[in-house]
Amino acid sequence: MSAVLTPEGMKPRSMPVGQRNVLRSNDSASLWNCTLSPGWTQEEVQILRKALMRFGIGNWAKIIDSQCLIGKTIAQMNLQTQRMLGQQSTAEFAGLHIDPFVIGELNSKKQGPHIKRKNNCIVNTGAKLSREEIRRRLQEHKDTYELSEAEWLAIELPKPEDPLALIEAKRKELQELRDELDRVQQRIADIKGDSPAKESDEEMTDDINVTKRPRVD
DNA sequence: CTACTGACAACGGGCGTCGG
DNA sequence: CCGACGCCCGTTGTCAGTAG
Repeated sequence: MSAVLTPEGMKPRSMPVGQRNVLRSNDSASLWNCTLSPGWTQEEVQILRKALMRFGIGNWAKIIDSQCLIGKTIAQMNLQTQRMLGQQSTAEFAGLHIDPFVIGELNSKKQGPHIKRKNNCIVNTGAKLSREEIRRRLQEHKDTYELSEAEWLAIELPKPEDPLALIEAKRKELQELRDELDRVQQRIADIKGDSPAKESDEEMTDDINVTKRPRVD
């Protein structure tokens, strides 16, 4: 409905400016600081791909319910979906059971002065798409790319039997990576002939170890 | 040094819910 | 019934890290 008005009473808003500092479900204070694994492995990407085909693009709640990607937030999944699709706007695929890689392949080949990319994703440069236009494209994509119900119903997703065990495994993996990082830093110090470990260990705070660890993939 | 990439932060629209 | 409120999620901005 969005009937909230600005102080001027001119522009309708869904939410008054100023309340934005309230933390919302999708507004993690810092995903980077809170998640063990901010990056995506190839395996996780494939799981997300299957989940999108199974539940439809943008049905994040169902994907989360399925527990096939424990630890991933909606924001992370949304961003990864944009990468797979090769475009930033996902509205025209909302709810469709499609293979995002098919769209990504097509988008990767698009060229021209009107094509603007950010992180290899095509971004919208023109005016915001009208509802009608989105609906039209949605129908077009549905007719062209959507899998049959039998196909997407047959897609099986991995489901961890014990989510806590999975988190524990992630912790263990993180510790192994930390240890490896320590070893590498020690080697660098040795090669440089610096006074060893102590200094560099102290420089490396816990937070940094958690957040700036190398990607798993 | 500069351009590019990859990741999170934040904004704002849409829409469902609820109370008067 | 209608308007206010608040949640969900798409979009865009920003910035640190990295490659050339």
